[in-house]
Amino acid sequence: MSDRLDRTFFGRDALIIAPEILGKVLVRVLPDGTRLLLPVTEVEVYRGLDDRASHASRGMTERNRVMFGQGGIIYMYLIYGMHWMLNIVTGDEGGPEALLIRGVGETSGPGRVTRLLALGKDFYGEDLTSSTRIWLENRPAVENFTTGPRVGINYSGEPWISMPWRFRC
DNA sequence: TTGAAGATGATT
DNA sequence: ATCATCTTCAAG
Repeated sequence: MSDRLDRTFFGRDALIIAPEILGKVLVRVLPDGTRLLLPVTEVEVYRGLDDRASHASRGMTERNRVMFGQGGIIYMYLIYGMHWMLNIVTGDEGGPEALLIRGVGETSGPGRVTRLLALGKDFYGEDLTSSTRIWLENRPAVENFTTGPRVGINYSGEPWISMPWRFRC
């Protein structure tokens, strides 16, 4: 019995998954075999073609194509020329959604998360439901969490700028 | 082909 | 408040 989260978990709406994923344990097996186990503490939702803060709002491109696929796949991208962002695609085929992982364990900040976990370009498209080097393990849902507007998306305008799609515990 | 901007983080 | 650093994408 594995308690790895499966396609059923990731195949749902990002807004349903966001509060549930808090406290779930992200497992990363480093090249030398070391295992890092860290609970997810903060995520942001990027959801749908209309969401102007989402990369998917300008249609499918080479970069964002995995966002349009099935849930459970990793979407990595480089921002500001130096920080890799870890995203987990959610929902069904066709509906572009993803959760940006902004914090794990004591580490806060999406760029810090990927540096801590040694994640970069080669994790683009990785399947969390079958990978041997990264996955999520089930845990009870956390009791308390807060929500608020997303960070760094002031270009997106209303109502997207104000959507309370940031979740943390 | 080119240039402008960006789902950040560290430092002043 | 500023800057480091470079890929992506849309415009030309």
